[in-house]
Amino acid sequence: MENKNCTHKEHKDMKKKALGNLAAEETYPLLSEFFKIFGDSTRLKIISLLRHNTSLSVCCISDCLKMEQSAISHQLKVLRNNQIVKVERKGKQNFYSLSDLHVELIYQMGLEHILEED
Amino acid sequence: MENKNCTHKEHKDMKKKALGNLAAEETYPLLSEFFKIFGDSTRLKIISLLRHNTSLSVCCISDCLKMEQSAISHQLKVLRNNQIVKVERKGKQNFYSLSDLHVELIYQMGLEHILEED
DNA sequence: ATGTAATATGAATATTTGTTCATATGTTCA
DNA sequence: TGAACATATGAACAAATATTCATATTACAT
Repeated sequence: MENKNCTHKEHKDMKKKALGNLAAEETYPLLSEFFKIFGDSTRLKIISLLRHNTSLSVCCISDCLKMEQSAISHQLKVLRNNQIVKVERKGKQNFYSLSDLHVELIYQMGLEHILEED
Repeated sequence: MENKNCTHKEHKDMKKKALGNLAAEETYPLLSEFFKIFGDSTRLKIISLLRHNTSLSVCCISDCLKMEQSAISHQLKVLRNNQIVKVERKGKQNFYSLSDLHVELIYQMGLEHILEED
């Protein structure tokens, strides 16, 4: 685990600088959990559908994505638990919408990133 | 799969609007793969260490993170394959650095998001 | 050439995660 | 109250993934 070269003066300095770039230990599980939400096609599609102030029922989402209602419900739960979407009940239906502008921005940045690839 | 309520006029309109928000089908696997990279604590820590133009050897990274060299190497491979980091060999050592400013921005946005939570 | 340090990689394993199936819950309307 | 619709949820299963261990590769020094 401990390497010889890491005892060199120059190396020690780099290490110090790098360690300064690190956030608090608890930050990383939280941050990775957050990004994991975007790491699934189905969830990204749901987020995509709900952009621009769109509010949709569960069955409409499953209709648009041609996926089972159950699969959508499970993913909506993940999004709900992470405050990515909010729900409003109207009669028998549950309407979902994005609860945070940040989310739309991050989605957009990711999209730009993969589109501008060489 | 197909729901009764989705045949209503109002519902059809919403569906049409929502479908307009969707990107091309091929986009989502690419986008989710990209975000998946950020969905792991170890990779986030590596990215974190390499911020602000920091260039580090593998052993230095494993040293900083107190993790096995092998685990770090495997994750660096993922980051390399996705053009998140670039390598430069200096003698026996491989120095890694971030290869894309975009990555640092996205990391930063995620960080701000989880920090500004209520 | 040989030994040693630095890194990479393949296989194995444990864990996480997305979807399906079956079923439960909640709402409306007759 | 009961029937039908909309949604949620638990269990089971399959697929993906992170880490470890053992070993291969590469570069340097003696």
